[in-house]
Amino acid sequence: MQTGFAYTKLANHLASIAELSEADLDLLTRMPFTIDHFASHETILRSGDKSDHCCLLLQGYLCWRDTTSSMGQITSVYVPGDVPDLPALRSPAGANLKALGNVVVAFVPQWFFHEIASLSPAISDALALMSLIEAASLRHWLVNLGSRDSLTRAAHLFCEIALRLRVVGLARDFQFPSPFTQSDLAAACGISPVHANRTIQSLRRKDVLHWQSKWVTVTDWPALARLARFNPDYLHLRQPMASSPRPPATATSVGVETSVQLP
Amino acid sequence: MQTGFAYTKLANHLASIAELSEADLDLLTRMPFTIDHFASHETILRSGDKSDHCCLLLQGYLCWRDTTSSMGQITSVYVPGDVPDLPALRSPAGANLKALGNVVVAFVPQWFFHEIASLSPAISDALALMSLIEAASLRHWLVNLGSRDSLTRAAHLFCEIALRLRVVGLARDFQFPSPFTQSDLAAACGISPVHANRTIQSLRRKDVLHWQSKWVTVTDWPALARLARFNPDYLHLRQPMASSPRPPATATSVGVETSVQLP
DNA sequence: CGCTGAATTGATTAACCTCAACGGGGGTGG
DNA sequence: CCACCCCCGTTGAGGTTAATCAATTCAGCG
Repeated sequence: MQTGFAYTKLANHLASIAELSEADLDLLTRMPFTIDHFASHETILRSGDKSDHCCLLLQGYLCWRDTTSSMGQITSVYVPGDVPDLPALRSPAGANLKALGNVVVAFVPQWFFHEIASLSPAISDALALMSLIEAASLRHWLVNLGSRDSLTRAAHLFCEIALRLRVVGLARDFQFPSPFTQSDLAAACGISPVHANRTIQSLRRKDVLHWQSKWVTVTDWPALARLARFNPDYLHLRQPMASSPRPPATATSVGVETSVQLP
Repeated sequence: MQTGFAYTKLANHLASIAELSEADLDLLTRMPFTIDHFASHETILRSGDKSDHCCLLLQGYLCWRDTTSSMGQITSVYVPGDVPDLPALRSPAGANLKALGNVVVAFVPQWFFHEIASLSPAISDALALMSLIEAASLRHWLVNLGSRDSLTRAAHLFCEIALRLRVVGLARDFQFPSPFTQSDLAAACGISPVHANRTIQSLRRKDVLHWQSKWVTVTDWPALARLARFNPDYLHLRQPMASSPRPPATATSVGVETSVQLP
């Protein structure tokens, strides 16, 4: 793990949603933190816990996992650069923050975020925008669970993860690690593990996505995005990737690659 | 409509989640606003609209309604005292703010909320808490759609509405207007209108709730809460109502009434 | 009185769940 | 090194929930 690793993750994330100056980035470098590791399905933050630290995800995936439902519904998934518990004084009632696969996190004192927000309007805006995006994400997920079938849900989940990874400079080739179990996917999509299995198989058969040995390869992004009815507007990205839900019929969409310029 | 009507609605709401001083309440009385009326299913705020005003709901119900799904998924429902678009610089992508039944709203300039937040830490906290509650609500609703059947979903919706109404001094007798159509209920619960009808009938047959001529009467709150697996913690109320999901077997729960003290 | 949107009902079909069983891979202890 | 085990993925069969289609009733309203 190289120097400034934690700083870079956060900076990449913030820069993806707001315009930051050199001075802003400089503020971030003063971030105090301690690094910790967790194994898959370990609990980082338990329901109702209070903490004066926030959890900056550096590597792997985290999720909020409901404790009241028998299946343990997953309500959000996070990628490196995210801060799942940023705005919360306490963790959401009835939900645990859990690791999906092995993860590396940085615990950052909460006052640091208040401080940089008070020192830089741009950063303050970016942090506020993070909360908005979180809420928009939840709304979007709600629409998925409420009105779409399992194939669409799963496809949408992979679309969102792929895009959010790309935004922070990961998964450039549409390949990314997926240490989730199929039961994890089921818990996120609100379906049974058995049906999750059959859904994955269907995606494989359609040749849009392959999930083997804890690694996902999106083989046909436009098709996947179309299948998922994926529209990335809700992520409020500064440089949105073409979703190509309906590419011109005369040409297969190859614009996806070229329309993306990551820092 | 009496003097201070709009002010009272907001004050009641804020007081239900935070401790406000006389000085705090005094700040609220200076709220500038203009009142407007909308008929059922009219759109108050269209997807992507920008506005320098927030929408304080005074009477009736509002909801965010998704525009991308054919069924028009409802992602949140609001009761008098709520400010659906408080934290947003713009309305959520792909969602319209719509009236459920006839409504009265007060449009309040956004700067007013920034101002009172900067003048009073208690109000600032209360407003922040509103956002947290909003997110918690979305998470909770997500769990419903992801892991519970239609009967539970519908029951939960009525539980939440009933409780939120009571918190702002309405529906004290567990009766409240429900100008929703059954299709609205369906859109909120992520089920078909036909199935919504059968779900309501089931609730009626179980004798927990009656919905007739645009009016709902909860006839057996403990049973309804149990059916809905309703736990009001996520609403972060200062004086939570007993949810009585599992009342002592020796006594039917009558504590519901007595445990609530509204201003 | 007829019109219109909403509520209701029945019948059929599709999506998904549950139960149950089996196979493979990676760890662990002998 | 092998035997064992456990978790995970996979498959099949049967049952349940809810969607869809279509028709009928009902209520408010000009």
